[in-house]
Amino acid sequence: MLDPISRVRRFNRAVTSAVGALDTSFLGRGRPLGAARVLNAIGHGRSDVADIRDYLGLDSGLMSRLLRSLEEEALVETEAHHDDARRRVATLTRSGRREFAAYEALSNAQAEGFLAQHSQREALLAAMDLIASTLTRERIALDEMDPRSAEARHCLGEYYAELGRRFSQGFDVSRSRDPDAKDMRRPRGTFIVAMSDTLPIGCVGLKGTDHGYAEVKRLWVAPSARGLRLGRRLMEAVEDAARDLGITLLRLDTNSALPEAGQLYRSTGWREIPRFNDDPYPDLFFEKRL
Amino acid sequence: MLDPISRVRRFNRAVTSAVGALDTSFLGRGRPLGAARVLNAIGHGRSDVADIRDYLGLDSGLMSRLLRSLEEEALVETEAHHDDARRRVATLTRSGRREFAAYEALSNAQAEGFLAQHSQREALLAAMDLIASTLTRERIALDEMDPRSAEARHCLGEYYAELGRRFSQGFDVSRSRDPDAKDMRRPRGTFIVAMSDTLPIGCVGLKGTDHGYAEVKRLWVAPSARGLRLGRRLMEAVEDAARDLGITLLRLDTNSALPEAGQLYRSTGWREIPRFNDDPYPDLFFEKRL
DNA sequence: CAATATCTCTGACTATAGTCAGATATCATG
DNA sequence: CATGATATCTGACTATAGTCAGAGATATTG
Repeated sequence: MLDPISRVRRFNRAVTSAVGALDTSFLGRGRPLGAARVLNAIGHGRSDVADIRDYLGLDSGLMSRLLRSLEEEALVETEAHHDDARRRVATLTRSGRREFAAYEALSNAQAEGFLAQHSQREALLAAMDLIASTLTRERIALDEMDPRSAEARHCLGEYYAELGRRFSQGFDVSRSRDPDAKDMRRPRGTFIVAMSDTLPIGCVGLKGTDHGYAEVKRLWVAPSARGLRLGRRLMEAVEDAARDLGITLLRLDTNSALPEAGQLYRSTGWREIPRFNDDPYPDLFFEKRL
Repeated sequence: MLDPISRVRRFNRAVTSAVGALDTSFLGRGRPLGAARVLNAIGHGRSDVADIRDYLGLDSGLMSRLLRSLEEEALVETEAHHDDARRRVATLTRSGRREFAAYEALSNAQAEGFLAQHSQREALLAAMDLIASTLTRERIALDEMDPRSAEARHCLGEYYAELGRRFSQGFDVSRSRDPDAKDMRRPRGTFIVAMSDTLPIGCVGLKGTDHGYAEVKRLWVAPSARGLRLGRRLMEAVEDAARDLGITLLRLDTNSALPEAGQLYRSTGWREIPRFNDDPYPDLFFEKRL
């Protein structure tokens, strides 16, 4: 009754029936689920027909018919792709947007209803994040992004906040050697964000210097994504990027208040070296030759 | 991207596709999902046809046909109910049990595969428990049970373990006035267990005494079920049971190291009174007139 | 014991999802 | 510009799930 497998299966049962309830509420709008799914995919910004088909895993014949039924309802319009007339592009009409908004309202109401069940909202959300990250683990994409992008800035903000909580003396970015964004852009360096669906859940930066090495900076993994070995994946990705940029020597600094980081570096071929900068926060320094 | 609603919806998407994957693996056994569900319901001990139909929400015509198809496969046998020949009772044949075991193996493998994604198994399981309890909140049943039943003993074990963690001096049941099980059975008292599906997730005892009052004892809610206001529901149930037994005065003791308990009592009509026993653990005493 | 209720079953039907083989239009390439 | 590749569409088909009206057997009740 309490073994791990039973607990997972209890979770499966609970969640299956909740998912079914949402489908039922969608059916309440008088449209088969297939058509509703296509409408929602378009509403969420997918316009290329092949893309929608791929996303929803539909056969091209079925997809075509679903689109036709949405067109008959005057919810969707299709036109040829502007530079490949074989492809079709779907957009919502005015009433299509209204109908999409109604589905969104149903989804949002269901989500709110769920949150309202619990008096400790944040704990519930953290549990959901943890499970969502675990389930989508194999679909987490590591994308190179501009360090000034919204996704990167989100990660950096969380990273600084966490340092502030974990360092006994707090953390003030301005006292640290804030890496200039341009040093973390190709060709000097790069910045990699781990994306789970549209949610940034981790990052790492590679900062070019003029001293014969590049620095790995800002390695961070969202609390909900810890335990998924994402730190390791990010480090592998940043090392690959460095190799790609022709960099042969990497350095990084960290703090012994972050033991899981030191642990990771030591177990992946990094060698501890003496202090190589005068940043006030780090007390541990590593180097790796590629 | 990070507002609560989006987080819930990200969770929904992740979980929907995981559920779909399990369905697909079930289809791999060459049988439609409807038939597989009936087979599994029987395998899990549901034998009464009406009960299965009700559990799976099936129309009687559809149910009948699904049973027929399982009979044709020689996986299921049906016979008349022994004291109502209108009802039918389904049982698995030898090969039905084999096939059921194969489905169980698929479910278990999926559950194990999920757990294997994460290096902090217990955190993942705790998150799943929390969500499963929240989703099934409205189906949590409060059942009167024997305090010696497996369910009750499970709850009590967890309760004592938690007291041990929360009291600075630890907790040793034998030093406390261990309430005799017979005082927590009708007609002297009762014992109520909160069941989520087959999982006990909370309890409370009503212990009859010969001093003109009854005591509320052993109020416990599983960590995964906290925040669902289950403590409140258990207290209401135990007060109802006391009224039902003609009891007019209730007392209880607790400890200030359990602030959420004291909070609950104060907000539900309990009045603090002076110490009324010599148990070494409690330091707060309450009374409520029904 | 007749009337009524309950349980299961059968036949006839619909809706949805999905498959598959071409047909058609367009694009890319030598 | 012929050829093959690609994207979409149509028609014809199947499987599954589900609905509904009644039939037949059995149980319950006044």
